[in-house]
Amino acid sequence: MSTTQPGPVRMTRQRVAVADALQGVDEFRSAQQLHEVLRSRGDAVGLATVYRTLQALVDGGDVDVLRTDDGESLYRWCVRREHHHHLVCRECGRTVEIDGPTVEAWAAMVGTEHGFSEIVHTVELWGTCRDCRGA
Amino acid sequence: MSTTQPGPVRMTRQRVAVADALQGVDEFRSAQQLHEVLRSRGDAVGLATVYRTLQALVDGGDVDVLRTDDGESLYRWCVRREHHHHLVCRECGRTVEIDGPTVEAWAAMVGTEHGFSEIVHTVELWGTCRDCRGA
DNA sequence: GTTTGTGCAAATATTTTGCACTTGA
DNA sequence: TCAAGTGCAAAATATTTGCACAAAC
Repeated sequence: MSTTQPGPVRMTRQRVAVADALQGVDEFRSAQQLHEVLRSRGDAVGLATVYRTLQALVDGGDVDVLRTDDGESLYRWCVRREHHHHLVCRECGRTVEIDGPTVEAWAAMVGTEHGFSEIVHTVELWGTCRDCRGA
Repeated sequence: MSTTQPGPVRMTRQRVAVADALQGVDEFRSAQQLHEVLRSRGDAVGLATVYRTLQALVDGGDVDVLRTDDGESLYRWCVRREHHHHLVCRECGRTVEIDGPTVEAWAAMVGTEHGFSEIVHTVELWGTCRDCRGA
């Protein structure tokens, strides 16, 4: 059996552009939004490349993903790489990174209590932020 | 302003079939799976109708939905109609209904603490159940 | 007999992939 | 150089919708 060799990762204009569009923004953004932002910024990147780059960033642990109720994936370059959750504004995507020590323990306990192994939990909080409330 | 009148709900063979395929099963099932089950059971129902019926059941509060990591919706006729969460087997869909009183309070608190309103939280636990572990 | 419901096919929407062409190292 | 990356268009997925026909009540 042979494992696929990692292979060097090239620093391309597109990858820099996508990473740059995510960094410094504290909102979750969809691939389509990022694609549009880059286009209007005059630094166009193919949509497929945006998706491919985002996936790589997620795999590398630099970016977090979550899915909206209607199945769209949203991406965000989170400050902390450790496990955490999000409080996301349903209007603008603004996000606050949070952690819930109690929740972690509870999830693990409930899981094993029922004979389940390899427990993974998804905890996301959605709300309307102060700024969007007025709108 | 006029609200759309509810209109009577007709009890059709299809609706009975879909409801029946979900009741008595303690697993989350996809629309496609249900469609197939009904077909092989000799009680075929159009896929579009399966989707429409499931949506109606969800709206009526009889059925719970959740989305897998790869964006597929899973449906389950839950025992309790009140708010609760799920511990789902990622292999077979078997589910245990759970509640986390602590989580509820925590979610609400964290939300308002950051100035967000209309907080909604999604908490789902995924694991591998005892029976699927052997496989 | 109406009006609601169904089936099918076509339309949506998001994301993925094949392939010829570019480009970074 | 030349493997890795990109763009575009086509494919794949899951779900929704328009419309003619069927069937509850």
